[in-house]
Amino acid sequence: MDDNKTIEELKAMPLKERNKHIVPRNFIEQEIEKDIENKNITEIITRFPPEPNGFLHIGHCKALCIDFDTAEHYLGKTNLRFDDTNPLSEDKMYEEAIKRDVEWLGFKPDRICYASDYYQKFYELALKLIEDGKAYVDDQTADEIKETRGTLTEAGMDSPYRNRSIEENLDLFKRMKAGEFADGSKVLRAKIDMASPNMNMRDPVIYRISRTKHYRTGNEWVIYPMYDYAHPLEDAIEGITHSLCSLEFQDHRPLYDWVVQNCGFENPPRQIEFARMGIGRTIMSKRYLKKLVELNIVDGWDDPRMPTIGGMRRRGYTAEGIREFVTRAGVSKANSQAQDPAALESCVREHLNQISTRVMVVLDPLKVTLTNFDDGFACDCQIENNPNDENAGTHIARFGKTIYIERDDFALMPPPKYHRLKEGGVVRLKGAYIIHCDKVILDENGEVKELECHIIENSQSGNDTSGVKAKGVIHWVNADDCVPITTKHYDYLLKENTEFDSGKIDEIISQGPKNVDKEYLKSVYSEFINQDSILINKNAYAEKFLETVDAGTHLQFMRKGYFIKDCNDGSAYIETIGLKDSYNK
RNA sequence: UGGGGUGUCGCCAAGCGGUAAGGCACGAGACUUUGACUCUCGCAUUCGUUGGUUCGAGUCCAGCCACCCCAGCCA
Repeated sequence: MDDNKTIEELKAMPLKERNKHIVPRNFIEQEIEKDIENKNITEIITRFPPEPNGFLHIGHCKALCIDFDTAEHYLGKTNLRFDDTNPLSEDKMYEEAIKRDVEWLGFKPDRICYASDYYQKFYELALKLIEDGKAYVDDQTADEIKETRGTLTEAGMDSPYRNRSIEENLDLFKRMKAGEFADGSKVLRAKIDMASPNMNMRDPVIYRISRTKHYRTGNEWVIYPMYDYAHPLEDAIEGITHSLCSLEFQDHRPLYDWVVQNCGFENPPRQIEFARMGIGRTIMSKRYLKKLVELNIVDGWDDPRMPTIGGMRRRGYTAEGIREFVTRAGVSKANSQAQDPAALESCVREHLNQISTRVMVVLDPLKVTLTNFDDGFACDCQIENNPNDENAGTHIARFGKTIYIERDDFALMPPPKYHRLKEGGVVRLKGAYIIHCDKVILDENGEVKELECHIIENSQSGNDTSGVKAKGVIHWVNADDCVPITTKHYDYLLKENTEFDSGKIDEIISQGPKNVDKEYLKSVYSEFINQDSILINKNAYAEKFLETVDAGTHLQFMRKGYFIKDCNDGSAYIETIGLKDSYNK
């Protein structure tokens, strides 16, 4: 909004008036603004139209954000519509997963619709097209249709059935619906122009016969409408004003407009296309993501390395972080490269920093004995749950004689500017005392086995009168009451400097042995897949407080990273993303 | 050799004829009981390229180059 009008004041205005107070944020909204000026539109209505044949991933988020955020910007509405026009691959399971993901991301559809809601209407409209001489039944086989479609540079040839009488077409199409013909034996085609330079306009097939059980309509229908016919009608029926889709549908727009116009809709929806979003170091294609699952290269669709909404959710990414990323990425028509995953990570970190509960966890423990510990040093250390949230409170970490610190918070041969613990040096234990390292005990291999330190008198946190300055502050756990946990760390799915090349994969497989097994296929994928992308650590110790934290809580293991309890494995914590580290880099 | 699109910093992206926004990444510094966070500063004499129009061009015109999409009874 460009001024101080409240939402209520804006809502009370007619759209044209309201438009003057709304600032377009990208080229789509600029177009919408013009449409509001020049057309008879009373409310902006968009739709998000997934086919229920797979799981949503980060790429879909962009469409989701554009569809919902654009409508919201104009105080309009968005329908969630399942584009279920091809029963072959669609399933209720996917519909439910999509609904769950959309809801989790925080989008609120005005209506939930289905293309299959309109099957009867589509059929009647097809009859009308036939009556108007704008559609015909073609008896050619799929191969014949393909051969006569022409090429990119040569015009197609008219079907021998193109000029059947209206009566015959009507009769044939009704009999198609009645189930009198075999699957694939006939199709209904729009009669447009076989010589069009736009392949989509060369008499596109708009209905096919398929005796496949539809997950919603069962066996009620044996003819199913094609996307290019159904989609514009779905939009028009629902009163969608702006049908936003990705760039590859640009060539379909003339057909979209043809369908809407020839089916007699007065306020035609307008299709506007935007560039898809990709992200580096992962695979975006639904088809190949599926392969990873089938080949057990990943642990299901919600493997934390997957770019699916489910995967990101399980990994601990937040809906806010993901949406912020998409918003920052912007909207354009440029066929761009993949986004740097660092941009997504930055948004996720930013949100996690605001909400996560801090806890001390030592991932790689080094035992430290505090030789001068006595009851005078025993204390309950107050640890802030979240320094960014003053209402988050504190929790207690009990101090003790034997503690564990992070192995790399001690250095036998400290590099320059190292300000953690070294022999003869001091460091502050977060929330507790400053300690001085007196003795290093090595094992038979010369590795540091344990440390003996003493506590500096009067150096208690918040009450330090010791005068000793410790440059470093490190986290720790008390050996007496810490709890062992497992942590899981994930790297990117794809190797560094690798772009997933599905064409190459297909080529290798097509040239390889005839009867390939799973192991062979895995080896083909291994050219791109990061082999060591999962690291499980069973040596970590957490402060006791972690036991009291609710499942699903976003955590920050201080100085290490953001973690979340694995919803598929309650004993393990998944590292959502590490903290930035300007020292080690 | 057809049609539809796109080319602005390593990545994303503003820009709409008046002299290159912003974010991420990166670098330097300040602060810090998380080497996090936060803060400050730096980071395109140049907009795929070549010409043209103009007092003035990333923005207008022409040519060239590069890349993406289209020949499913998929969406």
